[in-house]
Amino acid sequence: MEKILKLKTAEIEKISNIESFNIAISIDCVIFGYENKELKVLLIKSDLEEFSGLYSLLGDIIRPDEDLEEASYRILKERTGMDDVYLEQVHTFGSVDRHPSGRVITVAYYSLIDIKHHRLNLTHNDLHWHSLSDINKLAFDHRIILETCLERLREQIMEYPIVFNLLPDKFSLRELQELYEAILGVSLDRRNFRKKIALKEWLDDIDEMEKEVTHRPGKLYRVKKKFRKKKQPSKIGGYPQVSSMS
Amino acid sequence: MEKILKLKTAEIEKISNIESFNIAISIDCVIFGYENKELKVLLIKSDLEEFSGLYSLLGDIIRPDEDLEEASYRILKERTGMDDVYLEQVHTFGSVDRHPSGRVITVAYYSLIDIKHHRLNLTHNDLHWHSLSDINKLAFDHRIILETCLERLREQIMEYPIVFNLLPDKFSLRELQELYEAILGVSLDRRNFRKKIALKEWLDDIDEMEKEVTHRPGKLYRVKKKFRKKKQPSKIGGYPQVSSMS
DNA sequence: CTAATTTGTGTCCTTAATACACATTACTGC
DNA sequence: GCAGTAATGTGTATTAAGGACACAAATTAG
Repeated sequence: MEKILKLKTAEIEKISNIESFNIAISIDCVIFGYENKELKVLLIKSDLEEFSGLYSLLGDIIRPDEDLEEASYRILKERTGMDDVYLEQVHTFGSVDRHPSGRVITVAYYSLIDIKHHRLNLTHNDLHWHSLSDINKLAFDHRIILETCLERLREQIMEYPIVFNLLPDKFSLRELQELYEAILGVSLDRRNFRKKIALKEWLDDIDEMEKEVTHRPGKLYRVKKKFRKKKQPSKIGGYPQVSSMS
Repeated sequence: MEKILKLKTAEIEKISNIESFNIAISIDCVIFGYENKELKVLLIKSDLEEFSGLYSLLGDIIRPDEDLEEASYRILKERTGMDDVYLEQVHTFGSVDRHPSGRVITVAYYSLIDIKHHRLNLTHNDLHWHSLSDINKLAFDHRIILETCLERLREQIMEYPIVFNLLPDKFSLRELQELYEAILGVSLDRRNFRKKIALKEWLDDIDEMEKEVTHRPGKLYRVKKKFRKKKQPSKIGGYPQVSSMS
């Protein structure tokens, strides 16, 4: 995001004189991945002088002819090479002083992708996965954006079948539990966890076992076909669903 | 919102020629109220030709020197006269063609206010409360914005003590139950509802009874002081709270 | 073939959700 | 003032889910 902004600074200043319309809109994506029992985020080195040495989220200015979702998918596609990813809008951040080059309002999305996915190509320089525990200061207000998205992710994982976007196609219940533990930052009881997951009926037992593992192999599972879409419909909690308006 | 846009159409067209920056940002507020056992929304007649005869949400273009929250409060203050209101950001809508006058991305907030509040002054013409059940087509994409905000409201009312912003200071449990029923669009069992509310410990029994009611008066309650702020901190469901990172 | 590690499973207890009924209080109309 | 009406206020039994907890079976490593 900051790269393009830099190039356009002159233009921003030019239109700053036009009352009420010196505002740019960007998308910032919190791209989560999972590897080595750790939740990770894809970050890029900020090339803005004000933030030299800091990392920032992946983002870009929205183009005049693209919807918000389109822009988000474009950014993901450009940066990761993947285009069939889970993506969810979280919050819009618009403090007056959040961007040093001018007024930029940003719409934050989070995305869940499988780090090991074969299509994933991190060709851009200075684009790397960072463990959440290693992250300190980020450029702009990206730290609070990251925290907001993480919080949303934590709220959603027990309710909707989405974490499977972080795992390979087939996985064991142990891997799944380790993933939940990494996201929530807690350890879970194995028996209760399995009971809870079984109750949700999200998984198909595919009648295969783990291979190349140094102990008793576990069964492998796959998320049911009907949940293999990018976004789940929302529901209201506790009460039966009602038609939106009567 | 549309009013101001109309005045600025010339300017929008002027800056439309500047690549990547012909985008305006607005706030749209879904202002909920409650009266006669019905959930209502404050709407204004659209004065855009394209939407003649239709109603729209209250909104305005964001000014260069104000944050999103500031802008939302300003709109509420301008339209209702109230400034100590519950306000929550819900979603940002940015379809390319959502606004006939040009590219306008809007950040949707919902607000809960007490219709009977003494400071509430609806001075603007064509500004009225509409029952949700009476609402059909709205201007722009405001119908989907309204539905999205209603859905969010429904998700939150059992989790956070917010509906009290729709009620007068003192209220009976019957009034509270009727409000929940109006929002959720279902009828609830009285005993179970009271048990559930009691469990949450949101209310103080103020040792007063209903007056001027044509049947046996019920006890009056008031929301606890600590919940009388505009916005509640969020929490994650089911699991103990964890520090955000590390 | 023994040790070590990990899988896989069931029970008890507590808490929350739901279905359901009756006595009490206050006003209304006669 | 008394009977009827309408609303308040309350408790129990059942079911479902969450959380604590232990042991036998499978596999690899040596």
